[in-house]
Amino acid sequence: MEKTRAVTARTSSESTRDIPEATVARLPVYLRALTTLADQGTGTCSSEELAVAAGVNSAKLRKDLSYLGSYGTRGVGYDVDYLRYQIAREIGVTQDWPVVIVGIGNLGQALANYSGFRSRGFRVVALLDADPARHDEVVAGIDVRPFDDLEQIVRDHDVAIGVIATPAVAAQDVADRMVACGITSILNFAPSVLAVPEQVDVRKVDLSIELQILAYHEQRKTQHAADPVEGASA
Amino acid sequence: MEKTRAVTARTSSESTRDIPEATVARLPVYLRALTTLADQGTGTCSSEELAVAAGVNSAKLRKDLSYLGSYGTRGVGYDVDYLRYQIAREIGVTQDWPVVIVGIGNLGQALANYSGFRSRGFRVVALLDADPARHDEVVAGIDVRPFDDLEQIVRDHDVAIGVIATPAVAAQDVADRMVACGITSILNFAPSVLAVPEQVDVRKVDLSIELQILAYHEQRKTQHAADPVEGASA
DNA sequence: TCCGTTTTGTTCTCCCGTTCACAAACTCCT
DNA sequence: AGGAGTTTGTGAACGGGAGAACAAAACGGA
Ligand SMILES: NC(=O)c1ccc[n+]([C@@H]2O[C@H](COP(=O)([O-])OP(=O)(O)OC[C@H]3O[C@@H](n4cnc5c(N)ncnc54)[C@H](O)[C@@H]3O)[C@@H](O)[C@H]2O)c1
Ligand SMILES: NC(=O)c1ccc[n+]([C@@H]2O[C@H](COP(=O)([O-])OP(=O)(O)OC[C@H]3O[C@@H](n4cnc5c(N)ncnc54)[C@H](O)[C@@H]3O)[C@@H](O)[C@H]2O)c1
Repeated sequence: MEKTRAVTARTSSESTRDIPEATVARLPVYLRALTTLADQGTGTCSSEELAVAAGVNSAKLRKDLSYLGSYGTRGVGYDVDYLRYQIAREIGVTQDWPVVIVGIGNLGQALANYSGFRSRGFRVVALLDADPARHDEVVAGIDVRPFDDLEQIVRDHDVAIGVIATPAVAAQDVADRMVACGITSILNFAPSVLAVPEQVDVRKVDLSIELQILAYHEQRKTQHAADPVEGASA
Repeated sequence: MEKTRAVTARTSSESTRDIPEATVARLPVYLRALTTLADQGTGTCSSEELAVAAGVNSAKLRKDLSYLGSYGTRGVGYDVDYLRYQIAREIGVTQDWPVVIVGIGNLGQALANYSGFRSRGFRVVALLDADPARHDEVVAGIDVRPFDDLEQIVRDHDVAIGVIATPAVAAQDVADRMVACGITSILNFAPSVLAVPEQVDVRKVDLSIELQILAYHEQRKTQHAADPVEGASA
């Protein structure tokens, strides 16, 4: 039961692995859509249903899932719970990842209070801040500790993922310290370009950029509405 | 001074417009890098310097800028202030865009308190929440007002951009109301897929997804470290 | 004024991702 | 058991973006 796999013509050493980056970015979306379906009591769904729930094209969904393996049944669809588990396993969120948050200001506090992390495979094990005035505080039931405790905490909890929510000027320093402690994945909220070693992954979330992209399109909409022809003079 | 432009063979009606989406997403990054350079007193920079500051390939940078026009000088580079203005104009952030934030919980408050929006072309004109208990509060010097005031506020301030920071279950309702009021760009922080009319732009920021993408790569790193060969049996 | 140097703007090629379209595979009904 | 209907998994065509590489243009020095 699994057949010869009929690999097209890839390097052949790898079995099924090496999922395209674009697909990896969508797997969490599918996971969330499946969870919603499961909560609604849906036991089975077609690629079309799941695609609608995830907001993507069904052909793309099927191709994405095909990178994981053949978890559907032709003529029937996908078992919601089974597929959900397979995707969670592929992403690596079947058990919790310990995470540290550095910079417990406006944003850091919001992140610490966010319950969605825990339910999606992450556990905040420490909140760190360089400002001694913050070290008395307890946010979301967790003590805010000195930034210098980073190494100790990373070692104790085997932390691989760090979140940076400090001002931009401090971000590179924080990243350097994180890397030195052995953290290999960083989620950066500060609006700065981080320089890190090859093997360290950095993802950046920049709200101003998102708004500016919207502004660009917004401007074009109103321009189009105003300019009847465009490019008249000359 | 501008020459015949020598357009390759495009549709000819549009002058220089229609910037690729990937380029649009990078323009704000260049803008930020230029601002940093300007603050450091740099008057002129080469594509290589700017590319390093923005964290991209210099060929890509030059190609991106070429969509806007010829704002550089061969043999010299780009005038920082001039290029900065041109990009800001292209994005549409030479004057402020009014923005409303809906859902003033943990995240909404952090956003309201964030000073970076104002300095990058956006002005928060109202904070809205459905919970009457919040209506007494003042966050970042702005009154929290009932969600039903949305239409009035959008009309008064000519708001085109809305931010959703409510729980996921409320997000679609909020989006529908925003669209009904005439908002045509939405930044959504709730982990839900929004259905909106064609002409409305939606951008989604999902922190759990970002972490899950990091987790995927993290898992692969540790797997590779563990598996000496991979794919042994059979 | 002319030549070498620097750096831009652009062309060309390659690769990744999206989408179409269809054969294979499974279920259900007769 | 067999055929009709459904839905998956994937081959193939297509489009867009990334990067290398180079010609055109500007500057500076002699
Ligand atoms: N608040 C938002 O909604 C928002 C939105 C977009 C981007 N951001 C970005 O997120 C980051 C944080 O924003 P914020 O509003 O929470 O800022 P904030 O000033 O409220 O908080 C920053 C915190 O980082 C701490 N800090 C400073 N230097 C540090 C260091 N070297 N090590 C450890 N901690 C340090 C400070 O003590 C402070 O508590 C900023 O870079 C900001 O640009 C925030
Ligand atoms: N806090 C975070 O760091 C974080 C991180 C990732 C994602 N998110 C997402 O952002 C959203 C907000 O998160 P939060 O932590 O601020 O939640 P929260 O519960 O603290 O705040 C939500 C706010 O929305 C208001 N609200 C509810 N229904 C509304 C409606 N119909 N109209 C207007 N307002 C309404 C509530 O009164 C509340 O004030 C959630 O969808 C969450 O999943 C938050």
